[in-house]
Amino acid sequence: MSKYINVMNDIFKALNDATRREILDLLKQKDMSAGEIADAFNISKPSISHHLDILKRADLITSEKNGQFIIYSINTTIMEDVLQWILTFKQ
Amino acid sequence: MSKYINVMNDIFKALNDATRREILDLLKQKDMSAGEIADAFNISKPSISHHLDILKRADLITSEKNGQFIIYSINTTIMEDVLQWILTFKQ
DNA sequence: TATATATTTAGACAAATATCTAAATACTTT
DNA sequence: AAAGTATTTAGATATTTGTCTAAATATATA
Repeated sequence: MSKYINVMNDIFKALNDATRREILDLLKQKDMSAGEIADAFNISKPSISHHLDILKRADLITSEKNGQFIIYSINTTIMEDVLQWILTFKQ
Repeated sequence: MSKYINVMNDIFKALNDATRREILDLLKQKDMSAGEIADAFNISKPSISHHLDILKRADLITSEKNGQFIIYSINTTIMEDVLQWILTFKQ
């Protein structure tokens, strides 16, 4: 199995959850700490941490430690892969 | 929960499987019967039928009966929804 | 009408997933 | 150094998912 297929698997797996897509929508607007992100949902912090891990493994987000906080940012470049795949369906 | 979210859920759920993405890649090239599609994979016909059902529920494909055969076609218009969502991440 | 072909439906099962609580780790502040 | 805050890790559990075999349905052909 090619590397490309694994990448696409990880990306689509990451996108296959409404909470994770909402996290991306939040990060699209501004960088946020794990706690800030968790506060936006009625889900426990450990669960949000798990979602962040899946998004990170798919390279859809990056994280950087800032004191006690971990700040998450969106990585828009990886979306290019999905975009290219989608575009192959445009006629 | 809005209708839009359900649509996106169904689409992303459908795309979250390598076999289903391959089926779409096949149908991108030409319409095919369920049997022809199944022959392209080392998976049982009932399993492929199940995958086709998921793709159909997401409106990613359509089907038409032709004698004993059921011919599947891709529905590219639904990809527009995904495309638009992806494009919101471009800068 | 009987048989063959094409496809789906039903039911079972193992693996993956989303969630939770409790505990661990890491950093900050007093 | 102790206590507080932020986050993750560990482990458990219910639900969802992908797959299979067997059976049902629908159409075609001999």
